[in-house]
Amino acid sequence: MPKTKKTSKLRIIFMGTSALAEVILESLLKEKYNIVAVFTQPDKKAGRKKELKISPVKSLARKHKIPIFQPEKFDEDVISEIKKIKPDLIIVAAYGKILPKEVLETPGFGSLNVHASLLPKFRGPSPIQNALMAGEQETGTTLMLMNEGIDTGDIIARKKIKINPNDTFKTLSLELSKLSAKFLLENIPLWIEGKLKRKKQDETQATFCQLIERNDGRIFWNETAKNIYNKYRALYPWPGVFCFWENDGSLKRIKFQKISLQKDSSQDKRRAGEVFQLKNKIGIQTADNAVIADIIQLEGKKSLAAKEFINGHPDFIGSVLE
RNA sequence: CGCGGGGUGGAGCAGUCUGGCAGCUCGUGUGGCUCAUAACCACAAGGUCGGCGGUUCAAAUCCGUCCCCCGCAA
Repeated sequence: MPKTKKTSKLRIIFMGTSALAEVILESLLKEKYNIVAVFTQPDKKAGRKKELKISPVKSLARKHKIPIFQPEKFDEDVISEIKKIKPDLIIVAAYGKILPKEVLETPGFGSLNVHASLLPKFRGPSPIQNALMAGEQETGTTLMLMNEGIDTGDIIARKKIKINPNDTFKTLSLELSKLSAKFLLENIPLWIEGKLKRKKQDETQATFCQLIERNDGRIFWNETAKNIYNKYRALYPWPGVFCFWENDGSLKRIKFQKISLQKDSSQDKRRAGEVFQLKNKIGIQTADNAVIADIIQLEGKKSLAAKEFINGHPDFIGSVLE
């Protein structure tokens, strides 16, 4: 569906923060949509020296000289500011803030949300990670008309894709970003022309997922190899998976930048978390099979291929991880 | 001023506290063994110990300063 003259005149407010939001904003700009304002999360202090971190959406908006708003809260002032902009449509993608009803109802064509899951499954933040962690075989992107709940609005369009068994968050989120952007562009004109029907979400199928935090990357070796691998896929490259290794009497954090699954033919009985040599690789025992540690990073050190890590830490083999 | 770890032949590490011959595993090269090998044996090459300054008869090691890398936290 080509963009009509009507859609290019639409006054659109875009709200988003993450990399997915960036891809979507970029494609809207590329198609010459009239983005009159961009809302994104306030800058946060980040990094080792508490430097101010600017969201990718913000720098993109800045580049295109679009007015940027970074409210902490949607109070009266912000709401009246939005009304003054007179938007015809609000598009929200991974923004990270809940919008009051008054804002949602300001634009004549409503407020659309792009969500990277097959709603009503995986409502809430981090839908991509949670789909991977759950070992889902398919996911997708959903366009919905926002209401006051979190991802509970009526669905106007949905598209599925398959999840590759070796997909990580990195590969899947990239794919979903592109898909979501393309899908949104296809459907905006249809929505404007009233060709899309609203469909209520099936509440009995709804699941809600939490925001991913660093500590979610903790590996528990009494889980199955498949679950551990799924966790790695979901959390690569951020925040990554880790556990602890007792070395020289101190407990050190150890991250796994890459792990893989491999059938372990040996019949030795091992404890969960025990490190052993499997041919020329490093295996770690789980509740059932072993996982292979391919790239390892000890706290304070750079990440290393398993073979190099062993050169400097031969006592790693035989130790039991926590 | 958020907390912490680190920089040592090509790679990964020990040595620093307590100053005194530059060490380990791996890689590389040469030779040997082998039907053969990511195997094994022997030998060898390869270092401004992150930079600068200070203390000392003597500094990888102690003091000062700067640069770079990383983990946590946010």
